[in-house]
Amino acid sequence: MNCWLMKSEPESFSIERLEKEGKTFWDGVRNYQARNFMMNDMKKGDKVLFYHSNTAEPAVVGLAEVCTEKSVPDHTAWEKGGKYYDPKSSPERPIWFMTEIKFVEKFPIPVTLKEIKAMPELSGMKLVQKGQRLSVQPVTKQEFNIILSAAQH
DNA sequence: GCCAACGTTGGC
DNA sequence: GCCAACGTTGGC
Repeated sequence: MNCWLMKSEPESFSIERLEKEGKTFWDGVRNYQARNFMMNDMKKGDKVLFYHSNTAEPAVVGLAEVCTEKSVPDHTAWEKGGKYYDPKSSPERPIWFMTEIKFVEKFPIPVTLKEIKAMPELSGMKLVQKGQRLSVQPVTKQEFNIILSAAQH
């Protein structure tokens, strides 16, 4: 079982919305590295730290879980005029893939980026590496557990 | 809103 | 294949 961190701008898709809807396909990823993680490495049952980015208080705000065995083509790439349209992708030869995740829990108290940066044992997280912008990134088991316990003060 | 860091595109 | 220009991400 692997652990991941997925970023979302709360304006565009928040943990509250995931809680309400229960599940969501992680569409709109247009970065090859992030896609490859979803396509090759994410497995059903993997744990996902749900992170709010580009907001007043960036933070890990909850927990989700991968609920598809396999990634599926991201059809939003075929929607002409859509936000995620990519003319290079087609139903015959899809380029972009997505997994589905389901809501597990919303942390009563989010673990803020500030706190994460303050913890030496989390200094290896990709999230805090300078210039790291991956929206889907692997997290070690240890990092995952530290975040979880930090959320349960 | 600013801007550093990064990925992608396209001319050569 | 190089690299400048451009667009995007995301913290602040």
